[in-house]
Amino acid sequence: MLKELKDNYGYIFEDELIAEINQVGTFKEVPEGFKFIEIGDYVKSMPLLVSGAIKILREDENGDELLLYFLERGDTCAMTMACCIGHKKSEIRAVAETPTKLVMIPIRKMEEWMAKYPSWRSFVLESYQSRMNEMLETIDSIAFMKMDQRLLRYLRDKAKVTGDDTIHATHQQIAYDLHTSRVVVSRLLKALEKEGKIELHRNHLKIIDL
Amino acid sequence: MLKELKDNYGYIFEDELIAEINQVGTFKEVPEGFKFIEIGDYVKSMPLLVSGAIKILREDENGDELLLYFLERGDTCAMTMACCIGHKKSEIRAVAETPTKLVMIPIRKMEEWMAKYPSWRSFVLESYQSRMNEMLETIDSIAFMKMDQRLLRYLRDKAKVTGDDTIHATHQQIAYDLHTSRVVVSRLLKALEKEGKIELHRNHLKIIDL
DNA sequence: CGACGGCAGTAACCTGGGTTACAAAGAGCT
DNA sequence: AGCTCTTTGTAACCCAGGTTACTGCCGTCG
Repeated sequence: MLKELKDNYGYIFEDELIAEINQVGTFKEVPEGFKFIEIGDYVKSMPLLVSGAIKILREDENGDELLLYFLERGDTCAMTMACCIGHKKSEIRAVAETPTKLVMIPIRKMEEWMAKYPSWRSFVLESYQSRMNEMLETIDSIAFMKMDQRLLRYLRDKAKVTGDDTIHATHQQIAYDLHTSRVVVSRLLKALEKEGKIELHRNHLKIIDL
Repeated sequence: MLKELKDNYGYIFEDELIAEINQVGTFKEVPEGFKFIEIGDYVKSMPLLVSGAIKILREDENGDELLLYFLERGDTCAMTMACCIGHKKSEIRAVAETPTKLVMIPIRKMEEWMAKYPSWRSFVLESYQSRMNEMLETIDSIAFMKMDQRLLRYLRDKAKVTGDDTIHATHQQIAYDLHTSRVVVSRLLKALEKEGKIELHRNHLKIIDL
């Protein structure tokens, strides 16, 4: 675990802090689709992502879903920190988008380190900042963009976090993430294919040029 | 200023911190409609709200607006802190919704106090948390709710922050906040009036029962 | 092999809400 | 009072996208 920590966090955290993380953290490796957090869960530890990607979803009382953003290597989940600190239930769901490696830190330490390590403080604060900005972008996209634009953005983001220009997902799954219907996704994807931007296949699609 | 600070923040901050705030903070009193922050501004101090309310807006490149949330007494602007820390341009606009009193803190101090005062740390973290939750609620409302529901929520929120069940705004102004058109707002408000939930007048409306 | 279940394509239809246009009702000004 | 500007009410129309329904397709399993 120490190597992973140094490789991914060595340039932001002091050696001493890295050593502490190595001591108290738990290394975890989970497969794609693994559900870290469900809405309503109490969270007792925060994740530091080492590799892979996690998607953060919001859900309303009718079970309608919406993708908020992806977390990648070097990220942590600000929503989770927020929950930890307030000892509240989680407002979101977190699911592994790809096979993922991460280190779990007990909340107790998280607060202790805030006092002790300046690098930890700025890491936590910067995480909040980037997550807020991603929320803003999400708001932009649902408030100001039409579905075709949102779909494009989604495909680009998904290709980026998976590091693969083939998107492995059914139209229905895409529809859930964008909170729309399967028919609409099929319609728009077909239009993109006609424009030569993607190639459609069963259970996956290939990005040609977005 | 000391009295205002003690009244509004005395129960969360140590006396020593209150004293420091009193020393380095600048007291400000602004009228309704005062624009604190414009999108693209660099922000060099963070606000502690003493009384009144501030609305936080997002805008896209076409100038289309959307209300994100209101800040009230005891709140601070997490978006602003985020900007300060990252030395980034503001992503949002902040406008006084009512006449407002607040204390401005230089960013420099904000970082210093993070190390020094546990109460300041939890205040900052809790602010982030509550702002994230408000962003989530905003996302819920634009993603999952229809316009009539959103309008109801808006009227309730606005009545709450102004402490007045008469809403002083034209239909056009409401339309801007909700990012819709004046005609739609008039249509829905008229429907609410027919249900006996509000009373419509020129330049204002009265909430009867929401 | 045939049957069955998940997936994608497509057409027909519906609806919320955005757009345009115009009339009428305050409200301030001279 | 008359004039003008702002605000509101309403009708007619349009469109993105949600809904329903049915088809053909592939893959898997018995």
